[in-house]
Amino acid sequence: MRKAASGAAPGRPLPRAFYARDPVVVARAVLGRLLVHDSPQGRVSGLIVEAEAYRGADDPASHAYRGRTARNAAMFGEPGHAYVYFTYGMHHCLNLVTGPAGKASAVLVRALEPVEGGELMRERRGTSATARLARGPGNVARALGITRAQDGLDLVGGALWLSDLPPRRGGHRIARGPRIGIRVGLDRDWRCFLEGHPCVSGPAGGTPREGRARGAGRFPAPRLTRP
DNA sequence: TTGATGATTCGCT
DNA sequence: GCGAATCATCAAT
Repeated sequence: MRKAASGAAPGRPLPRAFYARDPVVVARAVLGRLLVHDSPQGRVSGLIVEAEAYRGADDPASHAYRGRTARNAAMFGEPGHAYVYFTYGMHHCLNLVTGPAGKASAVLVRALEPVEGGELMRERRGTSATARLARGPGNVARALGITRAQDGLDLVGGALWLSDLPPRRGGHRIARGPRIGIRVGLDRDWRCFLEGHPCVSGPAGGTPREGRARGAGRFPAPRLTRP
């Protein structure tokens, strides 16, 4: 009985200027914003509740740190485009290209609060727990139906876009912390999320844990033995 | 051409 | 809480 908002306009795409800023600024600015994907199967959308910034050449944790390649080419293009990559042999991750063209900075979308197309997301994810439909970057891509086919898509005027409606944060505060799943650059608090939000990934949901990043003690014998 | 790695997730104990 | 699964991409040879 959900009154699908086919008639109610979910806003318009944010202008390219929104993305043409520092990724840390953009990561914070997208929290509570509506991300929409008009997929062939129908529209799915959700509010971004967690995002991480990656700063290209200045950031050892970024795919772009070692320079431009075929895979990360989208990041070196104009801001306001999608960068989708495949990792761990099973997961796709969705990024928003930010900063000036050539800077290769991006914002990783880590978690969404489902808004529209919940049933379609459940179908794709194979779970009924709403809070987990789009929790974690791999799940975000799966719930939205994002694959490498969406790599390089224009977020301004395409099927995948971010709405200019005012952010809806549901009373949650914006918190910051170290990024997840990386071994370098942990000293930079470039992960932004809505504190206490049930859809946020991580140890205790959206609760910040001080002094200890996830995975900090998980590598007793570092395999990173490059000279 | 080959070997190694990874911005993860899930299931089992 | 911990370890396995799984494959595209990259760098070196």
